[in-house]
Order: sequence, then structure tokens, then C-alpha cells
Amino acid sequence: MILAPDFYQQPNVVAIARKLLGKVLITRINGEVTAGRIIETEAYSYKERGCHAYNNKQTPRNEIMFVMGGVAYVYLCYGMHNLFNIVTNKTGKAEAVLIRALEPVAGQEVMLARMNTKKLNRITSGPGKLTRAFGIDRSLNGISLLNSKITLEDAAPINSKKIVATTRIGIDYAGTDALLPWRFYVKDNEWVSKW
DNA sequence: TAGAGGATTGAT
DNA sequence: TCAATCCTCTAC
Repeated sequence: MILAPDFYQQPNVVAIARKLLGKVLITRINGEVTAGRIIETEAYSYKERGCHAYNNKQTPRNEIMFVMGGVAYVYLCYGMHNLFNIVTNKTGKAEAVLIRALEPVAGQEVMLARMNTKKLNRITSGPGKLTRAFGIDRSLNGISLLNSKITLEDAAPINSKKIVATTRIGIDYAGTDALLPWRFYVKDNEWVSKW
């Protein structure tokens, strides 16, 4: 069952980031289907410095964060990696959840071809890698997650004992906001990013 | 319009 | 530890 719009439109992006663990992301790009369970997420809000939309700063790049929750925010990072976020909350409340790691469920051979490798090992363990494996790029920025190209399927929640909350990665410039425990991952799962 | 830097990754 | 690589934002 596809996650309903009201799931994304809740006001607490941190709670959504936690609930997204275990859900299944499905992409259908150029007729090729890939699917994966969400293993790792990070929450971002206009209220804190780690966010592109901090202090409600709106730019051409991040304007999609300001629309109604339930769409994709895809942007280029470090000149070479597409990062995939799920926009949450209501119009004007810029919040989003970065998807950092997936566990492949279907379409593994498509992923291997896209990654130009033969080993399934850790090919979706990281925000830049999973977008490549799933065929997500900036042309999908702003697309609805109810659209057939990208959808999210509901699934049983992860046991709360298996969920680890910790600090986000790569946002040292955010000062004390970098210390917020807004990164969530499934404990002991081999697909979590980094080592 | 120039310059700095980034929600990363993989090789050294 | 460091380079790859290019888009975005800020300041001039």
C-alpha cells in the first residue's frame, strides 16, 4: 500500500524520519524497477542551521522544500552526487528527510548495472550511491511520491529497540545544530552508511 | 561576474 | 588524507 499524503504532511520531521525506517522505496525509471527498504535517514528543518532552508531562506535550489509534503527534493552535492530527500510538513514549512541508506529488495541486477559492478555489497550504503543505484537524478526534483516513477510503500515499523538515534553526518558548519540526534538507522544492519 | 564551498565517495 | 567535479550562493 502506498503511503498516503498525510503521512508526509505531519509537522514533526524528526518523527517522520524515524517512522520512515523500514518503508520500501520503489523507483520505475526508463521501465526498470528497483526497490529497497529504508535503513537510514536524517531529518532537516528550517529551524536549524544544517538545513538548506534554515531561517526560511528560499532559493531556486531549495524552493521545493517549501511546498506541501510528499514530493522529492533532489539536488547535486559536491558536484557529482545526487542526494534524495522526502519533503515533509505543510506549505511554507520547509522540512525534509534525507535518505542515506537502503537495503535492496528488488531489481538488484539493474542496480549492479547502474553501479558498473558485479558485487551487491554495500551498493546502496550512502546517500550518493543509492540515488545512482535507483536511477534518481535532479530531473526528478519536485516529483510527487504518489507518482509512478517514485513511490513509497508502507511496511511494518522497525522495532524501536533496533532504532539508533545519533548525530547527522557532514554538517560541521551547522555549529551546535550539528549535535542534534536527528540521524536514525537500523541497528546492526549491514546496509548502514559509513563503517 | 568571480570565488568559495558543499547533507560524498573511493582511492592513496 | 585527499582529489574529483560543478552547481549554488554571496559579495563585489
